[in-house]
Amino acid sequence: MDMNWIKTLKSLQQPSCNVAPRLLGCELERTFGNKTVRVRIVETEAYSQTDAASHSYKGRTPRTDIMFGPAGHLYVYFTYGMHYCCNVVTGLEGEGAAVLIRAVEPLEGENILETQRRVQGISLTNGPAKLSQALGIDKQLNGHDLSLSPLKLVLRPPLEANMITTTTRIGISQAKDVPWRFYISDSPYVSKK
DNA sequence: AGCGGGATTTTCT
DNA sequence: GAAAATCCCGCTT
Repeated sequence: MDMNWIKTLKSLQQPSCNVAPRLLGCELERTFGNKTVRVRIVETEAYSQTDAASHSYKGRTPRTDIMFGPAGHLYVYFTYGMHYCCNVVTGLEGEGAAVLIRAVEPLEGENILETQRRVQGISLTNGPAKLSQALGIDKQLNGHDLSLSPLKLVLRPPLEANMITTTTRIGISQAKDVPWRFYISDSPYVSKK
C-alpha cells in the first residue's frame, strides 16, 4: 500500500460529518481502458448509523453491507428504479457510515463523460445520479477499493473553511434539519444552492 | 424560474 | 405494497 493512500485512509477512518467537508476539492480518477477521466469533488453529504436518514440506520442488510465495511471503499446504491449513486465509506470497520458524492467538476476527459451522459455542460455532473452515470459507476463497482484502478480517490489539501457552505441535506424525509451537506460555495456544478 | 408528474425496480415492512 | 440519499420533461407564470 502506498504512502499517499495510508494518509488518505487515516482521514477517512473518522465520522462521516468530518470526512464530508474534507473530501471537497479532492479528485476521482476513472480509467476506461487507456483513457483517463479526472473530476473534482464539489458537493458531499454525510450519513451515519445514528442518523435516521441513513441507509445504515436500521442495521446491516445485504444492501448496506458495504457501508459497514472498511473505509476507503465505494458504496453504490440503486434508487428510484433507474439511478445509481455513489458514496465513500468512512469510519472504522463495523460502523455504518459513508459520504454521498453529490456533484463533481470535470478536470480531464470531459468528452468521455459526455459520451456516457449524452449531454453537455453543467448537467453533465451536477447531481449524484448524473455523476455516477457520467463516470460509468454501477452495482459492479459496489465495494470497490478506491486505492485501485479503475476508480481512484486522490486526496488534495483541505480547503479553507470560508470556501465551504454548510446546509441541510437534499431529497430526504427524515432528519431534515441536520446540517450535513457541504459544497464549494462558488462552484457552478453544485446541484442546488 | 418554479411546480408537478412519470419513469422504473430494489429493498424492507 | 409503499417508499425511495433522483432526473427529466412539460406546463404555467
